[in-house]
Amino acid sequence: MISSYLSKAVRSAATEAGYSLDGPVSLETPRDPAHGDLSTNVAMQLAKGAGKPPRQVAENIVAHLKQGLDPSRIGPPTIAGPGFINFMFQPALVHEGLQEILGAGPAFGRSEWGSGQKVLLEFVSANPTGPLNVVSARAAAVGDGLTRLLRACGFQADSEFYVNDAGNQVRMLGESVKARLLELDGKPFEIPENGYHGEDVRDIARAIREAGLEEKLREEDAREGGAFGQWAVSFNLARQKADLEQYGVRFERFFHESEIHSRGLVKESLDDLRSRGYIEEKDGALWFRSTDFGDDKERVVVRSSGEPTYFLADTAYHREKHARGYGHAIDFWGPDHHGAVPRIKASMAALGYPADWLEVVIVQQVNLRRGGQLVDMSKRAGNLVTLRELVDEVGVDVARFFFLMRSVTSHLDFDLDLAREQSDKNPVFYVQYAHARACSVERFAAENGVDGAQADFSLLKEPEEMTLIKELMKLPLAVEMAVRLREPMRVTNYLTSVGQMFHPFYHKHRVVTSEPALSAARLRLVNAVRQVLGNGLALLGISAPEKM
RNA sequence: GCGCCUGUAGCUCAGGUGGAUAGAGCAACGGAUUUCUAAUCCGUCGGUCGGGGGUUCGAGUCCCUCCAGGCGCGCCA
Repeated sequence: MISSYLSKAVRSAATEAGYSLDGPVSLETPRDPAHGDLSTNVAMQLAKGAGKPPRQVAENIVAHLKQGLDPSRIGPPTIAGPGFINFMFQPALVHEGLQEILGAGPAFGRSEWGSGQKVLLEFVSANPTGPLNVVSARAAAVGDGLTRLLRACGFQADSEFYVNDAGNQVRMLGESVKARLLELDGKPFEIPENGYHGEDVRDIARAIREAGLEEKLREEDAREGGAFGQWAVSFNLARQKADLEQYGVRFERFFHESEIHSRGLVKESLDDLRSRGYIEEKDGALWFRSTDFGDDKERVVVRSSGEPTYFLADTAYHREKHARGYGHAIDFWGPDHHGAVPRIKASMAALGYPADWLEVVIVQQVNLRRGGQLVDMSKRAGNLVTLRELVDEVGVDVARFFFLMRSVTSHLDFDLDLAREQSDKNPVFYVQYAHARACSVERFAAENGVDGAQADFSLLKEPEEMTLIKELMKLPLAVEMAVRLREPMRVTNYLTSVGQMFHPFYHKHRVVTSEPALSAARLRLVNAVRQVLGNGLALLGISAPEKM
């Protein structure tokens, strides 16, 4: 890697010049290409301690640096501005980069720095009481994207969906279904106060009726209760799975909350916390002393009725994750649950796990925009937009790309009119079109007998070719940054910038020309563009069409 | 009242660990195609980075404070 080579060279040059440099040598790509390909600010950092002007420090470092650099790869370092030392890549280095991309092929952008560490990602985890909404759609796109990216970086990443199939809500769903069954018969019916009023509950009632299951369920329900609720949960979950499948998101596991209870893990967790001294009784209930770990109030874990709370079950679930040997867990939660983060982190700390073992990423809300107006998605308004409706309207690629264009922590405005538009206004197609265009050039080259096998890269020296290759070389960095920051958006933005360099190159320079050698070299560059765009899109779960 | 997120061009948003003259898309306007995909390209217009303090060689970025919007503060899940 060129940056580690340079940082070593700078470090030893600084030492030889008599400066003591603690901390890493920062190398970054200057905003302005005229300032070189990589730049370091060490001279400014050292200036104060050395009691000399930054530019003079830079002079001293550069004087020693010249011996350590291979002039055929890195041009002579220059000093600029307040004391930056700038490095320019020589064509030979850039050509080596191109060779590296082509040699790695589908593996380009992948790395091993995760070294097989086990990570568990939990996302969506929507209640099985209805269809998936657009917030789930966003979480699914981000969570799945990050799972793919972690794997590309050598982590053993698994994805999981937690099914809240226990508790009060399932019973309320069952009661709501029963009410809708009465409605089907034209009888008087009443949906419970905390019940589910959505149209989808009518679907469930009709499905029971059509499958001829009503009698059977009534008997079971009379015997042990909850039959309608359980059936409805299965029905909803099957739909959610189908929607996610269509959306290109597949989970390693759907973990049912009921399993936490049936395996006795809730009691185990309670006992564990109690033996560690964090449980106390008050007002007939059991409380977890989460304030010991920075939460602002203590939390009930067992109600005075004897029933465990959702929080205790969730603690038990995360304890189970830890028991499965995951060295790190990442949860994606909706914005309405951010208040619960301190207590779950507190319970993890109480169980003795490292402070950063559980990481909770809050996926911010989604606003839909149609006709310039925000769509009211409140439940009362009744026009909840589902993941399925969204995908049916704009397609999988557009939906995923739009969710991955924005920072996870930002509220997102999803413009349905723009998303539905099959035109140049839609940013998704910009990247896909670049890929299709590259494929098209490859086809044309093949038809005209251009063969890149023996290409001489030294023929690539146009500015557009150089900047394009330099950008292509940055895919691994974009992937790494996306993983470090938990922001798949980094890759989306990167791919857009590749397009912004490939399209101008295409316009200015013909690939297939009357010069066979040049044609071969440029064809290999196009191969690399296609590879980088294809690899990047695959990491985001977005298709890379060969024709558009 | 407390906590979390957000505030950058008319709109939607980017801006690795603080770096050099703050960027992109859309919108508006003007151009480009006898040849590999015009879903493209080139150009123009557009900014008190919410306000005010502070930290330092340097702040959109860090700290404090105020303002505005969103969300959350249950023996619900």
